[in-house]
Amino acid sequence: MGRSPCCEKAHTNKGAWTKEEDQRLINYIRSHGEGCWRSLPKAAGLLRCGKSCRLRWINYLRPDLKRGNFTDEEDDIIIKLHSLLGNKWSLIAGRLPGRTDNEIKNYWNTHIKRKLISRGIDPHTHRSVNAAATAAAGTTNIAATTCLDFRHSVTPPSTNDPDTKNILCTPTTDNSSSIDNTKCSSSTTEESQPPAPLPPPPPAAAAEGSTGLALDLELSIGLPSQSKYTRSGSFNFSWAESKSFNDFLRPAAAAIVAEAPPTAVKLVARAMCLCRQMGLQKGQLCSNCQSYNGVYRYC
DNA sequence: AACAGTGCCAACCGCTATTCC
DNA sequence: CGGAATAGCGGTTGGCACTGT
Repeated sequence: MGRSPCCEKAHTNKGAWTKEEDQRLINYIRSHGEGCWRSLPKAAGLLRCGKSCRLRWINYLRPDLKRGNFTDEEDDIIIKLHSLLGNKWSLIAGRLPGRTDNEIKNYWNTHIKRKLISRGIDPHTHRSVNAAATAAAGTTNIAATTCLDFRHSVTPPSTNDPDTKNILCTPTTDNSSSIDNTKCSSSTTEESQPPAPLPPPPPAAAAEGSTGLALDLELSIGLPSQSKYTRSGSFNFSWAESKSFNDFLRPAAAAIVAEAPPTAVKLVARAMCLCRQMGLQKGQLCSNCQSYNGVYRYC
């Protein structure tokens, strides 16, 4: 026998939300904040499952949602992040303020997939269809695909996950922040070019039990404005404001994101939140520390 | 005008992860 | 420490809107 249902299904509405239901939910959350979703429907006078309320709020009613069409820049960000993270929609959403994971997932499935296919790129592997065919034939393959600008890519991920196989760039000699597509190519772990030497592992990475893989997660995309809302709350740091994070923690986080199972990503994101230790003030806290309704807490 | 086909997206479902007791 | 409760995630689906015939 499975788990009991999250709510009394016989007495809950399903399907599209009415304006009245929306208003009730908004009013309740405005005055009480997001709390226990299970008890919220009853407290708010809604005949809905708590889960349904949560989804409605997060995906539709939240005041900071952007709505409207995705920009080309957002498209690029999604493609780049998807090539790195795969279908981790909540992580991708964390880098796109005002967008929800559900929205991005839908957009991916309805627009971007098609866009990539039309360009001859496999949306799953982010490798050109031709290159994939070549790889299947057992030859070296370097697909022309989105450059992720991994300036310090060093050790090829040992995973078999296809999503991690295309993230290497030829290491460049400088640390300029500009993207140089001529120096970048996607490749598989079978790529014959040897990786650059490993830099010393950052102390934080060592402290966190990292494998020592030092992968610089420089996506060369705009830094996110700090969104106070994320569905996951994970991996949505105020990157630009944290020198320590940029210097030490981000490479480690990137390495683990690239290699570890999804659970580990969450754990690392949580473990690496050093807002409190760094003495950051209210405006500088990451989303793990700051709740949307104005109540600040340290994670 | 009527119908069929297609695209889009909000919402649901089932599962896993995390927290609580 | 273990089980129950809750939260969160990603895949899937239902239904509406739009377009073509």
